[in-house]
Amino acid sequence: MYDYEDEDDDLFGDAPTAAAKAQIDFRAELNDDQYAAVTAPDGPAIVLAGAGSGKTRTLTYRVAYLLTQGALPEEILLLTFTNKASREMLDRVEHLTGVASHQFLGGTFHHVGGQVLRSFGDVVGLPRNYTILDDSDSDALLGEIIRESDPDFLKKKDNPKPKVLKNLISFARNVMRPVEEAARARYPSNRDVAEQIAFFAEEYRETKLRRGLTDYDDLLELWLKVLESNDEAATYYQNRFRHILVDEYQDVNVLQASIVDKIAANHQIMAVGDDAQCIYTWRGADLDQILDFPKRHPETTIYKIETNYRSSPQILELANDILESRSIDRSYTKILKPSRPNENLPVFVPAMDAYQQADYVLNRIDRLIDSGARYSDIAILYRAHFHAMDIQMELSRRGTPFVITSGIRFFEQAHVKDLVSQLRFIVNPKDLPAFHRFACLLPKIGEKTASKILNLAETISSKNNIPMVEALATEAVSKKIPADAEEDWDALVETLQAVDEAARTSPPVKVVDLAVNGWYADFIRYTYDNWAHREEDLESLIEFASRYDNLSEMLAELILLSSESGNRVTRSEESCLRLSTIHQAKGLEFPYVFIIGLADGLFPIKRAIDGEGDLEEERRLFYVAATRAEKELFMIFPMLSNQKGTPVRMQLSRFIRELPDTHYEVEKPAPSYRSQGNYGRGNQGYGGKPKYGGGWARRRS
DNA sequence: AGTCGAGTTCTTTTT
DNA sequence: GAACTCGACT
Repeated sequence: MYDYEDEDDDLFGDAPTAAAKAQIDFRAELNDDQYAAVTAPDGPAIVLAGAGSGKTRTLTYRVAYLLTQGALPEEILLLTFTNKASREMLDRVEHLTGVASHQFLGGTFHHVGGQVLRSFGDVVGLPRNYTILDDSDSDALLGEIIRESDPDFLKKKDNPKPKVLKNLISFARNVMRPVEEAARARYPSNRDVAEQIAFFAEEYRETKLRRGLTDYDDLLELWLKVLESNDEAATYYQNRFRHILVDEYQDVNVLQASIVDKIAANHQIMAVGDDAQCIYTWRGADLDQILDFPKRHPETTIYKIETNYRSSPQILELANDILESRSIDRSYTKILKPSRPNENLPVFVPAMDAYQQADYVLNRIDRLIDSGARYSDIAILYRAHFHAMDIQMELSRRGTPFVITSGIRFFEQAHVKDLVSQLRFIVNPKDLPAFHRFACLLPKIGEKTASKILNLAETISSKNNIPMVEALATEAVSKKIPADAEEDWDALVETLQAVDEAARTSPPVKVVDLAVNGWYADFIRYTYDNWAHREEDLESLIEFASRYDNLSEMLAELILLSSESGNRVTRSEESCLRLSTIHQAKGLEFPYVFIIGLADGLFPIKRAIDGEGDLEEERRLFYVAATRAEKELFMIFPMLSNQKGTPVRMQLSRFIRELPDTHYEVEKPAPSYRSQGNYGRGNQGYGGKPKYGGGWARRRS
């Protein structure tokens, strides 16, 4: 028998060397479907790899195969969707072939785009030292631009907020449609607004370019623009990359697909994906890209990998049911063939409310642990972060070790951003959001004062032809500083000068060190009572900087890797239970999976039911969730859900209702003392089809 | 005019 | 918890 364990890292021993390449027996280590894809001849190809069919394995072996066929590592471009996926893939390639992962150009689209712009950005007017705005920075910048060009716009409360507008503009850019068109589709009743939004978008674009800034979308948009407007750049990349592999191709948007098509002038693309798992249409992901791939690339070969090595036949049957429920015009048909032994039927649990849901899940987990499972074998998945709140609290109360991929990421923490903004300003003194960020920390300095200071400093800087840092230190500027802020201001300017000096003469470690131990060190000590903890985070930033020899490159990585340290661990070095959104669990697998919050309005989420979102996408999300499970799958429905403090009775999720009830079993949770729901007559009708009697409308006090 | 603190409301998904 | 509103204070 073959060993298809995808996660088995020790398959090839401890010290693979370049010589190991020759030892890979592709025929023996892959099944027929995988082997066909891995050894595919040159030419465009789609690999349709169903959930759990060894997609990552196929991709990594493909890279190894190309190397044995004489391809050089630097000729291979490996594009993924998330940093996690890219790291995992490159590690496994390295492990498999002994070729160090940094020799490949690989990473997320945004990451590679950032690198391309580092070399060719001047073609589109971007300086080499450009800085990248994260989400909240770009929201703030857009807000400022709106306030500048139409001060009344944001005061009207039925006008959309900057964040909403940024998302709308971002969506338009990712699907490569005019902003005005997208705006008109969104606000059909208000023609003026659409026009105005388009105007804001244009101002936003110009401001970013003028100030040497990019947002996430620019990394793709400008990348494509470079390729289209500059033959030298296009030819360079077209010649360099003889093989392009794209992971998760079903989640690619038009912009990304266009970039790939442009680089792959000779059609050497292998696109790997599964149309049933497309869950990013809200970010512009476009199923047509994978469905029409063969049209855009004549003579595409389609490879299907259908044997599932992950889940029990029972879970697969349920997963197939979910796909059956789809109402869609087209898709690639595929059958997932089971290969695992039988297990119990998936379990459906109607719980009284979120408390009982948490109670059930944790009790069930205790039993799993008692019977030999490790915490790391278990995942709790949910649609939105806040659905997990009760479980989180209960886990902390019981002292169960867990990791949560929380909403707040390492680099989005206030103190990290505060510090990074100072570095950004040093690298790119035109980075206005960066200046605002740290200037507003000083007492009596808010948005308005910060703008005045920056304006004045910029005038002085250009008039006297001195660097910005010097301009900030001039008499004229310090006169504008409010009295309460003077002391901080002097210390801040001193730090900035020292950091600026170091940036020109010393490696990034030294620069970051100076910033961390400068003015900001004092600032956090008298601002936060948990300053010690924050200081630790900043120390790790110094450590991070030591891996780079270029400051702007380091900052770019920092922002693009934002999810890297997002895992909040409650206990270190221990086997941990995982709490995750379904989106973040994509590509992962666990023996035991709990999907919570299976109520209409939670999952599928309310907006999708109201028609503002895509119900089909919600269903694909449910499919992704269910196919994470290897042995046992638990689906929990909280009948009462707290909405704005009052419990509201929920409908069972339509995704459960549409499943054949012979494909899962119903388990009633033990009554929980913490739950108020034990009204004496609950739980009727759970023998077969779920049916819900009344009586839950009582309010919780 | 602009900053700041208290109180309120509502949470999608991510590079 | 964070983002927003509102009123008080400088």
